Order: sequence, then C-alpha cells, then structure tokens
Amino acid sequence: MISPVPFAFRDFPLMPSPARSVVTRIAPSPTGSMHIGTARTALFNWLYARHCGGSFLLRIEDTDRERSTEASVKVILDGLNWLGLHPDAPPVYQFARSGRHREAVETLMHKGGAYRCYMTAEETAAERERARAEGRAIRSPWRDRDPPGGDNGPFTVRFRGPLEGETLVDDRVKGPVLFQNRDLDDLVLLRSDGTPTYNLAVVVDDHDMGVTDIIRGDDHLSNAARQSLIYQAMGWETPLFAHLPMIHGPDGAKLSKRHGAQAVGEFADLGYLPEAMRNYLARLGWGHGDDELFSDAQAIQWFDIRDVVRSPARLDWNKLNHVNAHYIRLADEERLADLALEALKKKGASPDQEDRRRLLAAIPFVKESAKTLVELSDLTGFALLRRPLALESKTSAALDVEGRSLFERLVQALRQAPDWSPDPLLSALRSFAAAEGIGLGKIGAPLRGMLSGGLPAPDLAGALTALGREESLGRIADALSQAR
RNA sequence: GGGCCCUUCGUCUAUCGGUUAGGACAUCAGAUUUUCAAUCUGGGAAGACGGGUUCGACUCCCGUAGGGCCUACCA
Repeated sequence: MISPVPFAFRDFPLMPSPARSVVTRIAPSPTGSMHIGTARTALFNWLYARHCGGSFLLRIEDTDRERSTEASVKVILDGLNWLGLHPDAPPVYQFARSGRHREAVETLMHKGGAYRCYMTAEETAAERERARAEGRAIRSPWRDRDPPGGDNGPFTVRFRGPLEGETLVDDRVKGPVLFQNRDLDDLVLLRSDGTPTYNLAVVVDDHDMGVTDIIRGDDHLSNAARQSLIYQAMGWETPLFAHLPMIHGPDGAKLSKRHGAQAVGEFADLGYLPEAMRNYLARLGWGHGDDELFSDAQAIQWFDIRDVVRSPARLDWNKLNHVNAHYIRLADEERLADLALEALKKKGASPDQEDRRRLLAAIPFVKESAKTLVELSDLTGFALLRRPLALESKTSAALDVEGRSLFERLVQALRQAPDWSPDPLLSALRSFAAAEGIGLGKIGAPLRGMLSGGLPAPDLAGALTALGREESLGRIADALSQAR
C-alpha cells in the first residue's frame, strides 16, 4: 500500500502564459515494473511538451488499492529519472484526490449525468452475459428508475451516457474516429465502497491539472470516447487526444519477459545508456525523414505529433545495440569507467581504485567496439588481471627456446619505442617484424596471449598502451620466465 | 458476440496520385587483419489479398484475411 502524498497543483504555477500553454502528462499505475512502452509514452509526452515550450507532468494512478505499492512508485520515479525525463512539478497521487473525484460525481448527479445503480455482482455478471450474447453494451435497470427510496443496499454510481447520437474522437495520430453512443456502456464512476474508478479519475485529474494534450497508448482509444462524454457532461473543454501504437516483441506478440526485457530497469541492467534509449525509443513510432541518430535537442526541435506512426512497432535488439554502441563511443570516458565499475559490481566483483585506474586506461581502446556497458566491462577484463597471468597452452607452446629469444629481442625493440603510445608502438612492432623477416602474425598471437591471458583485448598497440609500459613489459617477462 | 484501431524489405521507417519505392539495423559477398569486434566497399531484400475510382495508384474508396485494443466495482 502506498501512503499518498497530497499535492495541490494550484501551488505550482504550471502555466506562465495561461493563454494556451501546452500541458502533457504521463500517468502510470504503480502496480509492478515500468514497461518500456510506458517509457516511450513518457518520452513522447516529454518531447512534445519541450517542443511546445509547455510542461510535462507526472501522475501516479494508484486508485487500485489492492495492486498499488510504494515500491512500484519508486520504480516509476527511478525509471523516469534514469531516462532523464524529469517532470516539471512534483507527482500528483491520484488516490489522494478521491475526495475531489467524489465531489465531481456529486456535481454530475445533480446535473442528472449519473445515477445510483444497485445491481449486485451477480446481476451485473448476468447482464454482461446477456449483453454479450445480444451484441450490445451492458445496461443497468436503475438508469431510468426513480430515485429509489429506503435502503436498497450497496450501490455504485454509473455515468448516464447518451443512448443515441455519436461521439467523435478527433485523434491526432489515428485521425477522426467515430463511436456510436449506443455502443458505449454506462461506466461505473464510483465503486460500491465509494472509491472512484479510473475513467472518472483521469478525466477529473486531467482537467484539474490543466492537461491540454493527452498522449497515451492506443489501448485507451475507446476509453477516449467514454471520457469525452464525461468532459461534456461536466461542461469541461475536452483536451486534444493522441493515441500511440503499442510496442511489441520481436515476434510481433505483446512484449513480455520472454523477449529478454520489458521493464526500463532491465534495459539499464543490460547495459544500455539512457540517451541511447531515448534515441531508439523516439525512432519507434516516430521519425524525421532519414534521421536515425540525433541529439535530444534535435528531437525536441523536430518532434511533431503529426509524424507519429499509426501502426505498432517491434522491439529490435540489433538496432538498439547499434544505437547504444554509437552513444558509448560518444560518452565521456570517466563516466564509462564508473558505469563499467557498476556493471562489475552487479556481477559480484568488488573493484577497487586500482581497478578503476586500469579500466579508465583501457576504455579508449575498447569503447569503439562495445555495444553495451556489459560488453564494455567484459572487454576491459584483460586490463584488470593481476600478474602473473596464467598462460594458455598455445601461448606457452610458442615460447620454446627459439620463441623466447625472439620475444627477448622484441622486448628490447619495445623498450626503444620513443613513446609508449599506439603509433610508436605499432611502428616498433612492424619494423621489428620486418627486421626479423617474419610476418606480424607470427609474433602477434603469442604476444596477445602474454598480454591478455587469453581474454579478448584490443589491437596490440592499443593493448600495450592500455596496460602501460611497466605492466606490459612485466607481463611479457612473466611469460618468458614461466615458459623456461 | 459487439465496437474500434492497424497492415511498405526480416525489423524500424521515407513516400503525403506520376520515384529505377529511399534510408537505417540485420543479412550476404569482398577489402582490411595482431584473436573477437570495429571499420570500408558492394549486393540481395517490400507495398497482405481482391475489387473499384483515375490517363495513372503504395498513396483515395469498398471488401477479405491477419494482427491488436476496448467491451471490469483494473488502469
């Protein structure tokens, strides 16, 4: 159970220019993890708000007291924070506003827009079955009954929707969508325990929060019709709707655990950078010509709700990896070192300052090829090994009498290098091979083995530089004496 | 069952009646080569199907098929 934190948005001047500044919101329910689709919806709301110079709000939809938990609220807050999508005001907790919701229902009852329904759970279930069989919406017998006198037992409050006519949802991504009012049922506004339901609470909160543009998943498209009716009954201006297609797994089915990841926290653990997620997610369902890799500033500048795609998209790990690799190359090396350190800790290691120093030295030589932070930390593993390294058999095999003397000469050549950095080291290696009349491959493989102990490593000059002069020569010396 | 939404290369997408249907990821071939990767060059790859409308349809309309959402005192 979460303890609601009351928040009055009147305290926060959200609309500096009250005229018609854009207000968007993300409204997740804290009932588990934060789905990647929710993250994308948040991203689009954020991009749109930023593009329009409006505000982006967060509302926690915790009216389901059974399923809402405080831990899930934290997951949402952490997820948005990690993604860098910071709301412009403290979160609104929906449950804390239930008094206001009841007040709205009260108003609606006075206007004749709602009524008490005394159907029992069994009666409702039976009516639902009948309605389904007859291919019509569920109807309550209490709709047109005179206000019942006496005690008829527990009741819900239902919306009295129009039986005729039609409701247009002029969706900005789906286009105009027409609903026949007779197909819409009288939804429950207040449960028999007096708590408000979702469809009522969204409308009241969105109105009170001044939300001008509702951008959400298209699983809410038909709800938009019901909600429009409530706005009208309340005499409130209906916001603009934009319903985003959903994100599916690589196989086109609803994205779930079995597709590798589903929650934003999992993507973080898998080693994806938040800026890569923003870029990739932006391209899922939205595009700006042929642009694939772009900054937040560009996305904000370019974002237009009219360019949002109508059809659902599938999560593509290959492309995500590609985008992530791009941002790893761009990332600051100190930051990457810290992130790689975290990845190491998650694997159970307990790296120290010396490890961080070695990591940082190696990162410039591996950041070009790492697709994720996990890979990045794997690729730097060779640098973290402590002397003496265990040699692979194929390495020691190359160190027979002849091999040892070859590498002793190589050590001399390396010592002559004017500077311990990639270019001089590479030319030292090349001219040594030429002087010996052998190919680089002849010395490359064993040398790599001596330096990395068999772990993946960058190119030779890079590996030597990453390790530094002392460590490199030390590892070679270890190997030579070991092979003796 | 009813209502609604969706359908361009394997994937993400461009096209907004007239294009050799473009790009990106993936894939294949080649180059490079000191493992793996990265990188470079090149290739293959698409309008679900059937009807219309039109001089001309990926683009507009209708139907079919296939996905999806809603149809809760969940959100």
